[in-house]
Amino acid sequence: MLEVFRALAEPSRLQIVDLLCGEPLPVGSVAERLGIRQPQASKHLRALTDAGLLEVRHDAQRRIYALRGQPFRDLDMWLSRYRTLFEEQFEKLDSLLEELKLEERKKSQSPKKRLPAKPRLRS
Amino acid sequence: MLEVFRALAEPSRLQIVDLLCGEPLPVGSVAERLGIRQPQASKHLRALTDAGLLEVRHDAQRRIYALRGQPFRDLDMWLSRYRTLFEEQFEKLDSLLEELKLEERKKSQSPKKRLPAKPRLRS
DNA sequence: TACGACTATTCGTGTCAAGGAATATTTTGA
DNA sequence: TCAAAATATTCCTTGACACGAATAGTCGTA
Repeated sequence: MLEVFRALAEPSRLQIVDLLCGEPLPVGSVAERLGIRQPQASKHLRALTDAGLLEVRHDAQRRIYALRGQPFRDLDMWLSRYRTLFEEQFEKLDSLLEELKLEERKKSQSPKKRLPAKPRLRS
Repeated sequence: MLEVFRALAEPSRLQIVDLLCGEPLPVGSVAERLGIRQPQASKHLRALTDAGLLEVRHDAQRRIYALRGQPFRDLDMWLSRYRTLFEEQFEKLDSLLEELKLEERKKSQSPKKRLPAKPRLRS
């Protein structure tokens, strides 16, 4: 997962992934469409392949790169851990924060009272 | 999107996100649970905030960091572009890989001979 | 076999960012 | 206002990596 993020954390490589989403392409086409030189294209394709994002097919002298499904499924699964979060996050957060405040007040024996919550979550 | 990937492409920061998925936390707790020093925690939290992944709440001297939903929704949308891809690719992929295997075996047995069939991914 | 087309790798260089240590800043309470 | 707690920032060094240029490897064909 870290490897996937690392691989995608580069402009050219992100572009390549977007590009290969449409169709598999040989190195030369990738280089041409991105406006980069062939060696750089090869390097980035290599990095993406090492990260498990691409697979290669040999066609004569050509190497045709295509997206692999697995890492995207992995990413989807990773995301799903947060998917539920955005829906009920707000109430949970608020109640938690209030609990924290209450505890501190108790601990410090403070006479100050600020019970009403300030849900300043998204600006 | 690039910024999000860049922010997540670092072990500590990925851990922080995983950590804050459970509950919002102040800097000190983050540092402690990750086994890193406070300045580093502050820096990483700053990076994540700059990337739009976190939001801060002030509680006395404490800064309590919490996940924001938006970037994850963005990521989900970005992923959706590929979602259709890895559903129909299965059969194609399997047949392609088998064909490749056959080809290689043939090559190692009787070199200089090509299979007439060229597997195309998306024609 | 030699050549041309296509791709991969190596090497040197410069840039950016992470870690560590020290210090500045903010906020609360006495 | 001063001290302490919590956090942020700065400076420095170092390692990772992206780029360019040159070179090496691979494959089909004449």
